[in-house]
Amino acid sequence: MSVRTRVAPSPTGTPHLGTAYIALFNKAYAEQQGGDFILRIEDSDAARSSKQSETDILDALKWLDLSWDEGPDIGGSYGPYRISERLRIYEAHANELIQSGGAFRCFCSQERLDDLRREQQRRSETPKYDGHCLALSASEIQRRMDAGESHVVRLRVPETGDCTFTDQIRGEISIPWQQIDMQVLVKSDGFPTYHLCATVDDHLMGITHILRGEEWISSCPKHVLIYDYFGWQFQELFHLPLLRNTDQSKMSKRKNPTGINYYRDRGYLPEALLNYLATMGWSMPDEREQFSYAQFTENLDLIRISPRGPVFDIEKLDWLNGCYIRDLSNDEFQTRVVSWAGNSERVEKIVSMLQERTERFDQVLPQVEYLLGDRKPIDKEDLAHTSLSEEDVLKILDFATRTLESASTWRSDEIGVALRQTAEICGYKVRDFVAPLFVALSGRKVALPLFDSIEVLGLELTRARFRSAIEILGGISNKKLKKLDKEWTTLTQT
RNA sequence: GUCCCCUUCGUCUAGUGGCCCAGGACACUGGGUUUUCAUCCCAGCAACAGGGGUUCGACUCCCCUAGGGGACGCCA
Repeated sequence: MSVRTRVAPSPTGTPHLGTAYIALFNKAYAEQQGGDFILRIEDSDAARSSKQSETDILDALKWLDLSWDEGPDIGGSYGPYRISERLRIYEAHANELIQSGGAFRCFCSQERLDDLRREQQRRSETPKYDGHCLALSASEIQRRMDAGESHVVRLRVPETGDCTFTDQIRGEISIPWQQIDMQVLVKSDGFPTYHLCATVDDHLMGITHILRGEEWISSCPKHVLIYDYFGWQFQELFHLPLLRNTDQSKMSKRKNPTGINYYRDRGYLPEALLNYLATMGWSMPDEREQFSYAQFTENLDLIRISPRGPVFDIEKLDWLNGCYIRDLSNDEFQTRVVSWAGNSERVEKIVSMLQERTERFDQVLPQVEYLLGDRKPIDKEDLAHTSLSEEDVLKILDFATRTLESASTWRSDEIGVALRQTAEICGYKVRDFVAPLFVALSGRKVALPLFDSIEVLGLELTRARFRSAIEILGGISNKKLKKLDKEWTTLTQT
């Protein structure tokens, strides 16, 4: 049987490094084995998924040269490759599970579930469904369905014993069934959840090896169970370690640039980034650290993946990227710098605000220095403001980041509207509110218009600069963060 | 809190019972080359989490403890 692997990102945000990391290993392994690598879009959460995000993710993977043999854009013989286009398949499978007793309908109200959860937490138990609707008779279920009562479909989970499965990297893993919740497989709106989609699709798409993030280990029993109920052959499992922040926690955008586009926009070479990702949890047999994708594919041995979560070290990535850049011929270097800097979309945006501020061409570069180059170093004093306390400045930087993260369209006018609104609801004058943002973004007191600059720099770079400014002010403690979370929720709800 | 996973220099890692008083790389420090800087070269710093076993012998196998991480959603 030919090897088939997949990566299944959910289009709910900007392209993530973790997706690239997982995609890299999946693709390389499939290629090495003469198999196929599949891209599937996991858009089962209709509310959070967006077409834009999907496009961005596909583009980012293409930038890294992580192309796929089958996917939503190019099709393939196991399609469609978007969850949202396969709803009938899941419906049929959910019904089959209900028939066979592997799943059941649950009519419990949100209130009952909330109460249950609270009670279980109070008793320090793992919160999970108590099986209330398991006791419903067939006629009762039929009556409530006929009455149009809203309900979900849940997975039936054994009450005793352990679920044992093998992770090829870690060995045998046993998890007590007691720990496993009776997972919702079909939501009350009729949409399937991840667990149903992923298992059904992996089987139907003939996936033979699953390489995914370690965070999925604890939901393996659910998947094992679904496969058992259907009588399907389970795939070989490989759980790759989670990329970590410097403090060892799971890599997150709050502490690290996690967006693929951040690395693209700062001028990392895709082959260098890929090479670096390949050294996370894995090493060449001869310990060579600089190697091409082809060499990686040739030497990859999944068993040699280390289960230990590696810290993503930007300093080492910088070194490696430097190696790649110096290896370029002069011609290649020129071509690549120009295509990076001269990204026509970006240049167009810059030109419009630059021209009216220019008397001689030698004034052009100094003005755009912070847009094309790194921001100048700043310190606490630069961020200080006469009518704002340090606390205010921190809050402004944090709330501005949140505002931008929830922006639906990335255009300067809309960014402006959104930021002004945030300033207003927080009770700041717009002029005061934008002052720290100006410094954080440009490293200067005088710069090109703020909202346009933000548009040009993009979310990833902007966020990184705001975050760095926050760090310069001493950072935001967990306690403070919780307070800000709360305040933000209150402010944005009203 | 419960369950699961993990544990070699600050960081990425080599190491599958003797080749290891632990090797490489990044970072850092010192020196050399260079009109400066960078590159490059050389040198240095620095780790087997702790405690018990098993064994002639343990970084490697087993157990316990500690620490770190993850999961516990009608998110994925």
